[in-house]
Order: sequence, then C-alpha cells, then structure tokens
Amino acid sequence: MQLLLIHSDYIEYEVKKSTPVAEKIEESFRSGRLDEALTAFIAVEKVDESGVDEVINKALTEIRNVAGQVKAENIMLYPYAHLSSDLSSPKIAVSVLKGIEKELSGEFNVKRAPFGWYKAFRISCKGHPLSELSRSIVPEGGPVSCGEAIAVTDEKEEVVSEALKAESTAKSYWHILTPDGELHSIDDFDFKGHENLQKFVNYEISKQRAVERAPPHVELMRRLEIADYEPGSDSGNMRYYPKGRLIKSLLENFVLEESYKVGAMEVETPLMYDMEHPTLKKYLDRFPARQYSIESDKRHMFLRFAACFGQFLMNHDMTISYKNLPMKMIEMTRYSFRKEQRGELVGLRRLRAFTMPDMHSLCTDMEQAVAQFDAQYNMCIGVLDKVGIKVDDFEVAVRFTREFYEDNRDFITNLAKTVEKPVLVEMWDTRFFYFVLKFEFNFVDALAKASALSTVQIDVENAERYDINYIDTDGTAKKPVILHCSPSGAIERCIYGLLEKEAMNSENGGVPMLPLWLSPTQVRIIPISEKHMDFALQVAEKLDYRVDIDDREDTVGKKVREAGREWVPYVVVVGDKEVETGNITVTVRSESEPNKPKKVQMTLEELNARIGSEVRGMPYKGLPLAQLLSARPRFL
RNA sequence: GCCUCGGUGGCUUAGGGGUAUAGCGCGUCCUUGGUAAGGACGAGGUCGCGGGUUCAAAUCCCGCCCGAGGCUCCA
Repeated sequence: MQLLLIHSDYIEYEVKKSTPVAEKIEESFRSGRLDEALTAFIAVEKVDESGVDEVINKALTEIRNVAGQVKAENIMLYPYAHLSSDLSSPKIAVSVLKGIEKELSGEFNVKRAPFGWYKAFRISCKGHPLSELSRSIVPEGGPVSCGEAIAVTDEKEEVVSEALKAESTAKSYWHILTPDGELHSIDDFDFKGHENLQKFVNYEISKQRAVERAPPHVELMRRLEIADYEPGSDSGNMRYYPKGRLIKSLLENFVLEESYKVGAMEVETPLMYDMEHPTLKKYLDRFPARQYSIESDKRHMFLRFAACFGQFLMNHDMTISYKNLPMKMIEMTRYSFRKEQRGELVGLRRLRAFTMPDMHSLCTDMEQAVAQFDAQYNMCIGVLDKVGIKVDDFEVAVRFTREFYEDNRDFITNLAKTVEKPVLVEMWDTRFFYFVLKFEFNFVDALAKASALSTVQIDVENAERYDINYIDTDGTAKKPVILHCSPSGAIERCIYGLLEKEAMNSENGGVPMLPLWLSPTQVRIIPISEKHMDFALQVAEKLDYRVDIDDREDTVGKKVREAGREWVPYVVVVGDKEVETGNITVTVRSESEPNKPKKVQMTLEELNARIGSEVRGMPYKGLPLAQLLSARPRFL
C-alpha cells in the first residue's frame, strides 16, 4: 500500500464520471468536504492481497500516529490509484478502504471518497513539516525491495530498507537484560552505577538529544592536526592532515589484521554502481534520496554506502562449497558514502564519506551463524579494547525478534554475561528488518550522545535477493545465512570516540592522551641549546619508534608546553647533564597529573623496552612528518 | 525544511557610517635558555557575494551564498 498523508486546512471533492470499477454510491456520497482534516491518499497494491488485515492494521497505525502528531480530528480517506503502478484488484481495494474507515470511525470524524470514480478535488495543504508524509506498507512475507541488500553495519538509523519504513509501525519492546538473565522493564530498572547506560537509553528511547555546546572532539581534531572540514568539498567530507592520516592508517591496518586472524579474505570492490543494474534498480528507483549520484556520460551511477553490494555480487558469481563455510570477506571501505542530511553531520561522528571495515560471513545455517555471531561479538570487544575503547566506554544494545529470543534465550543472556553489565534490549514481535539478531556497541560521548561502533547482524534475506548459493554435502545448492560485521565501526568514529573519551578524562582532571601506538609522536626530544643537537640526533637514532626533535629557537619551557598540547607520551629534555652521563630523564605523560609531571631517569635501552612492551602486536608506521620540528609546515 | 549564531590577514578574534583591533602563527634580529608561553621589530586584510540608502558602507537595509550548532525529518 502506498499512503500519502496531507494535513490540510480543507479537502473537498466531487465525483465526475464513473470508471468500470466504480463502487455504487448514494447521492450524498457524490461530493464531500472536511475542514482541518488529515487526508489519506491511498493506493492498495497487489502485494497487499497476501495480508489484507495486516496492511489495514499497519495503515491504521500510521494514520493514528500522524493524526495524533498533527492533532487532527477529521480524516478523509481518499482512494488514489496514481500512487502505484501495481494495483490490487478493486474488490480488495474497497475492502481495505472500508476496513480502515470502520476502524477509525470510532475515534475520528471520518469521511471516505468513493472508489472507482473520476473525481475533482481541492486541497489546501498546511505546509508545516509534518503536513506531507508518505508511507509504503507491505505485508509480512510479501515481496520487499532489494534495498536491504545495502543494509548497514554502521548504525541503526542508517539501515536502509523497506524495513526502515516499517520501523515506524514496528512495535518495539524495550528492556534491560542483566547478566543473570533477568529481563527488566526500563521503568523499573535501577540505573544506579550504570549512568552511561541510562544516558544511552535516554538517547535511544526518549530521544533526548538536545545539547548546549559543540562536541569537544571537533576542536581537538583540528588542534591536534588530525582532520578538518574541507570547504571545497561537500559537507561531511573531511581532509586528514599527516597526523590524522597516520592514525587512520594504523587503525585501518589493525582492523584488517584482526580480520585476517579470524580467516577473512580481503577484497576490493567498486565505489560506484550502475543505477540500472537489475538487482539494484528497483530499490534505487523507489528511494533515490540518500546516496550521492553521479552522471557519467549516459550512465547514471551512485556511490556505495557499504561494501555489501560489491561483496554480494561477487558471492553470487562464486562457486562455494559447504567445506568453505563459514566464509569471511572483508573490505576496508574507503569510502562509504551516505548523503546524510545537512543538520545531522557533526565533526568525525557523522560523516557523508567515511571509512568502514565491512565483513560478511557466509554460514551454512542458523546454528553456524549463531556460533559465528558469538565469536564475532567477542572479537569486536577485543578490537575496540586494543583501539583504546574499553568495555566501560560503550553500552551494548541487542535487538532481535521475539521468536529468536525464545529459541535462544541462554545465548542472548550470555551476551550480557560476557560484558558483565546490563545491556539494552529491543525486541520485535515480527521481523521488520532483514536481520533476526543484531548487536551494536554504542559509545556515549561527553554530551551524552550515543553512536554505534562495532555491530554484527544475522541476515536471513540477502542470500535470496542476490541469489547467493553454496553446494551442500548432498550436492544441492543452498542459501547461506549471512553475517554483517563491522569489527570496529567506522574508523573516523573510533577517532571521535578516543577524542571524546580524552575530553571527558581531561574534564575530570586527568591528562589526556592517545594510545601510544596511535600517537603521531611517541617520543619528543627537546635539546636545551644548539650545542646539544648532535646528542639529540644520536638519541633519536637509538630509539626505535616515532621520535622527533624540537630544534626550534624557543625556550625549553615553551617547547615542553607544546609537547604537552600535542599529547606527546614521552618527552626527553637533553642538555649538558645527559651528554655527560648518556642517560636521559623522561617525562611520562601516562603517569603524570596536571601540573605534576612524572619524571623518570632511564637509559635509552630501558625507554626502548618500555615502549616496545606497550605497543607489542600493534601496527607500526614511521613519523608522518619531518623529524625536525623546524622543518615542519603548519597546517592551521 | 525550520530556528539560533556566525563569516574581519594562515588561525582565533575586537570593533562598528569616515577603509580597521589584539593575540597566536609566520619572517628578521637580540637572547643560548633545564621542564606549561623570553624580548624587539616586520610582513600580511578590497571586513563572504550582489544590490540599496548615504557626500561617505566593513558598519544600516534587502537579497543571496557559505559555515557551526540545534530542531524537525530521515527510503
């Protein structure tokens, strides 16, 4: 069903001429008018025939919902065939319209325009934000658009699909699940000791999102010369300075390495796709709004918003045996593009072009998929932990259908046990999305805003849609269950999380810094005067990590201050004393307090060993900028 | 789409009918300094764009563009 809702000052109609399918009407029915009315233009479609009652119920939910929001007491039901090119039989259509009319007539003043007549009508749309809305309603089990294919591993409101439309009609049951397996209602749950979860719940359910200042990471990303807005591009497309590029690159490599460890094959797929491709066309014809589109000669392309497209199309062409399953594929999408609305973009939190690891696992059946889900849940915890975002820094949301829960109760409980804290649960009576089970780890920032990082979903639809098969033991082709997984979430969002975390740390009287393996400068050497430069160079030579030298003509005090502002983890001042002994005094940022630097005497070997043990197993790259600070340009 | 605020040298910013502050940064020089900003001098701006009012507009008025935040919305 296609539903177009117009909140109007008035709507009036008058029948002109009957069509062959016209319903018989009384004289009084030939014209009608309602003032201050919500008009529902309705086209009943072929697919609705498979679930008439359900479609009626969904339509009622929509209409009641909107009528409530705009405070309309009068409702005009107006059959409007032109909203769809695939109409139901007239008989069904009339029964649906009458069904809706009957249900609404108790609560509202309802009129229904006659079906099957050419009618003249006049309407005066109010023009406020809620005054014009359209909805598509599809019965469960009916064909759905291929759009869910592109569904997303990044965050809930970006899940792209028919399912999203259905979301407004989907009834969500919210709970808090504690590690003991108890499902608590949100209202009764005592959030003492779980303040972040409270914030997350407020954000997610109560939609408390107002905030009075810019997020702290925006200033930090610029001051630390990580990333910046690029006025020459579209909003939400950032530029990354050398330090930011280093951090991103290390994070990207790290997530890829972790994926290789669990057996994922890295692939690369195109950034743009043809809108006319048969598998994608239907979806894109219907919902052209959210992606960048590109005219290329005569072809009309769009930019991907995840790697699902490319990988599923690749899977479709592959020959896959049950012996190959579970089969994992990953791509570090640089970039995924989503044309988010202007006002939704913020710093590194929400972008229009972002880097997201997107891994898909093909599994033989639900049992294997659930086992994989469990393994990947734990993998995601480990990945974020090493990135520097600990279990305490995020809140877990688990979303599933009631049916899945009843079949897998212990499994779900175990998810809360694993993180040893209560998690937010969203449960649906019926499956509106392409997945039956999903989790996300949500970072709650300095302003109590939540955003999803890692996520895994069990997808039970797209193997069918993309016609992806594997050959089972008996020689027949079967459809796999597919897991979507973003082990870390968007890379930019990890950086945002780290910066926000340190901003909070700083506000609480801590000394902010990035994890050592991500710090652009790991050791800063400050020679006291020019005559100590030789020694400084020797020290730099003997250290194995990213070491730079502040050789600028400034006072020692100023250089120390600047090293602090850059969050340099180890600062070494060298002068006559060091030249004499050959040993160094190191200011250790991680053990310092504001205005109370922690200084430790050590040898170069000891410093090397100390850094080595802290960054063991993590990716490494050399300095992203000149070693001598005097040779570095300023980026802002 | 709506609301608020903003657009002045590379950055941050003051001011506001008579073409303009200051700090940082940058350059030159002095200082060769031991853990959170040493000093002096200098270069650098048609005050977002277009129109209007005026003897005179960066300043007032109108329109537009761009940015930040919020709201709303979001296949």
